[in-house]
Amino acid sequence: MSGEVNIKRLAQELNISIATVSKALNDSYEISLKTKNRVWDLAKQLNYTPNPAASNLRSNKTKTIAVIIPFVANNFFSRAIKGIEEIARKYGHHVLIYQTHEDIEMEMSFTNSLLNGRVDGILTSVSSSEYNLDYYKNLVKKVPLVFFDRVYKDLDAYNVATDDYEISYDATVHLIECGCKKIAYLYGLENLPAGKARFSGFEDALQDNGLMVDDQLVIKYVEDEEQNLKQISDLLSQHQPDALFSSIEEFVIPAYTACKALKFQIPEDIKIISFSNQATAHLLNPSLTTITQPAFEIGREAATCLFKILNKKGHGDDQDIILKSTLIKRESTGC
Amino acid sequence: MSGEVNIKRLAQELNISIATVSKALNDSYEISLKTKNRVWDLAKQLNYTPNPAASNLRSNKTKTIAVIIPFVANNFFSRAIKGIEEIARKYGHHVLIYQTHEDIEMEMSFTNSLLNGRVDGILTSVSSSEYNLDYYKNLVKKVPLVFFDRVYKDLDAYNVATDDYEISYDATVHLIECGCKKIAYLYGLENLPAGKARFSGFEDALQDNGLMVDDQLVIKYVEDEEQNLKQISDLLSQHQPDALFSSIEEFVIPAYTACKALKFQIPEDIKIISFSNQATAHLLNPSLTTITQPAFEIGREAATCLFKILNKKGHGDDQDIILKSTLIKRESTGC
DNA sequence: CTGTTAGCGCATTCAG
DNA sequence: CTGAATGCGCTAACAG
Repeated sequence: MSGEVNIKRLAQELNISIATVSKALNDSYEISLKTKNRVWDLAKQLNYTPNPAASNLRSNKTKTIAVIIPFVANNFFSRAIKGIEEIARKYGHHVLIYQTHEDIEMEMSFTNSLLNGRVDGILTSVSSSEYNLDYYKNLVKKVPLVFFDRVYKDLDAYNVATDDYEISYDATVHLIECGCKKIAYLYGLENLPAGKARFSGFEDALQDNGLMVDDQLVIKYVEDEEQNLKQISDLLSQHQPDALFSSIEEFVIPAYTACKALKFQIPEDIKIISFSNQATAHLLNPSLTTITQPAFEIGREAATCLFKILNKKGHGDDQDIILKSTLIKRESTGC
Repeated sequence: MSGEVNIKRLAQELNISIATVSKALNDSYEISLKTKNRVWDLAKQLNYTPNPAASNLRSNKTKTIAVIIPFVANNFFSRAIKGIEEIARKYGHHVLIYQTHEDIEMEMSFTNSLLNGRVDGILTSVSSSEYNLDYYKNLVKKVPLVFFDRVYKDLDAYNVATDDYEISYDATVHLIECGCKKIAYLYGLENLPAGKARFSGFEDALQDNGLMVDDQLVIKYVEDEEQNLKQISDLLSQHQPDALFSSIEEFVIPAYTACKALKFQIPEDIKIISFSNQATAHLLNPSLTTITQPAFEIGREAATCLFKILNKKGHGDDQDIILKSTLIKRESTGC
């Protein structure tokens, strides 16, 4: 059976010791080039690949990292994964992906299942930053961990996130400059720093411009699609806002649908601005001003950060990395 | 350090042998309940979890499966992943995910990196069923493998797919029954059985109803967003079809955009039907008749099939599993 | 019922 | 420069 080609087999065929083969394969300085070449050639010829389990056991490294996220079917996360994969491949690592579906129990369950050395490190984007602070406080001591996007503030850990507050502030100012005075806010991620920061940015921008948040104009995201649609429809018909600030992409379609159903012309009657990582968002409606997060880059940064930790490069500098989002205005539509 | 809690440590603390601990942990019939309880209690107390690398090395099993797909950011695949994860968790397995981005080289590279026992089995959805038949013909002998959705016909392997031909036929008949006579076809996945089957179903349905495929009304998907939009726009303005049959979800937004730009009323001037796994597709436009694949179920089936193989349950019956898609008509809009 | 032993494949001492 | 020996943590014969 040629199926069982291991270091021992190579040693036998070449009439040298196992140790020599091992060293040769790892390009050790102790081995002559001639021997190395013999080993490398045969290895290639026999299609040798090291047994990962054995390496893992010996080295206590798995060449695998885990990514824990709420969903994969999400423009932000899927792009982030792409960035993570790119870096992981660069470092020769494999990527385990776990979807929590925003279920905190599952999040902990997955995480716990990784603590026995199945992975070298974890990239996580949590479902809530409130309910299990203690858990994570403890966890960061046990395993190399980087939070990305959905992070824990005030935790002694590495965070990679975006400038939610600033971009939200800017976006709001933009709406105000477009003449909007009655801006409704579609609130998402309310128990996460990102969600709170987005709202704060909105709030502060209003205040700094002599406006105020009207609670009646704030809607909170719920799981039920129809329910979200209804909430927005009711808001529109009862309060006639002149703009919608959507803090998460999930609100875009119901917002459009509601506007269309109620004959609100976009952007003439109502402006819409949304956090959105969908490249085709503007195709859907050219008047949609979007806040686009650097999802791919966040993935790359987070992974890079993790590998710095793994390689003991200390990472010296600050533990928080903040990347800038982009406000993509649609000038042609007057907003 | 309590970090190093292994079977040896348990044995020492309890003054019994390592073997006994191992058997107790695995609930062997050879061990007395009393001893088992002592072991289990201490294990829980010390938070013992077995070292996966050691188990892997010994048992030649990794409790890990790999999923190789073109993209994760795709409604079909992300749902399929959910199904796969569900089954994997049921069997206590972890899931490695690889995105090929339709790059065949990368597809092979990832696959090759898994052949050294890093995973127990592979679920794959290939990027092409033409260019590397030999590769896969060889591969299926080396590793437990299940193809799903994007499969290789005529290969001695397990396939899990959908009824592309039939549903495409039915959908076309539906359009014809709605009075459409000049149906344009937006062709995707052309080098995959699924894509070909969809087109054949369309073709045959036309023929069986006294119509014919007009090559001028067939557009093929390209990577470039703008290009797709242009293709459709040109088609619409030059040939004025009365329906669009979109064989992949990626065509939906450009199709809508083009129609809107050219003032084609949907569904009055032109009907649109599309393969689409987006739950919110009808929100986007209530007149969109969709062909929905059972993505989640495909994931479940494919994974179940793989575990049957892994558990040597032979799986006896046929190697091809075909699940039915659903044609969701929008009666309210007259089509 | 429990313990002794051997070995999975590899990497790393330490001798030569 | 090369090789013999050891052990990572766990499981599985085989003995007792």
